[in-house]
Amino acid sequence: MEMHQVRCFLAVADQLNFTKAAEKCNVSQPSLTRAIKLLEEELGGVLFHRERANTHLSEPGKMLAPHLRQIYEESHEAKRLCAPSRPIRSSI
Amino acid sequence: MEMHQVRCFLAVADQLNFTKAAEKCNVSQPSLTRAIKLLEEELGGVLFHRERANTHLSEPGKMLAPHLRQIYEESHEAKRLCAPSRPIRSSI
DNA sequence: TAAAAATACTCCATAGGTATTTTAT
DNA sequence: ATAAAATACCTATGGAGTATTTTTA
Repeated sequence: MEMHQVRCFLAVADQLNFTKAAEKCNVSQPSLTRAIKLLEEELGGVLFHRERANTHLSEPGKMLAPHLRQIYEESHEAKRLCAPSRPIRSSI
Repeated sequence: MEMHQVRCFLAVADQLNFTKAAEKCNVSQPSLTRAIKLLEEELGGVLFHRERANTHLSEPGKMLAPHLRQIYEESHEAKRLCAPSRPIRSSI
């Protein structure tokens, strides 16, 4: 599991649309499609059911979502914690 | 932040020795050194103080550790959750 | 002088892109 | 006909390796 796959998963889980999720992630739609595919292969299960205009989480996908969200949030918290203090206008 | 960097960080935090950590990670010592270096550059701070035979966590490193450990554990939990049930001798 | 980390390269796996096709309404 | 996802193919970034050097106790 790689971080870019986590970002892609969460974007699709939020947008329920691969094309829009790709825009949110600033990657192309095929790139996002591949990221999800490889994640599904690694985890051994379909994470999203693709039914034109009705992309939605599978059961495993639903179970996974909170954990991947946690990973995403922890990675940001880590970055925030470690960030050098920004003395100028730090309150903005 | 990439997953392999998280693994490398935790290995060094546990071993307090880059060379031994690399063995634990099954990567070469230069590869692990680079992974830590890039993580430090991204986060903007030194994570380990290297003093021959006394590699140890910096203050930011200490703060970071529990968060990266959480990321590592969540990624495994995600994998476990999603794993296809193994019907044969599943209790072993 | 010896163990530990850093540096200098080389290589290649794969993330990402563009173009196109397939699928389902 | 159209919107959404998948596929095919290409490129290039950067992760990993080997060899070597630097550092310091």
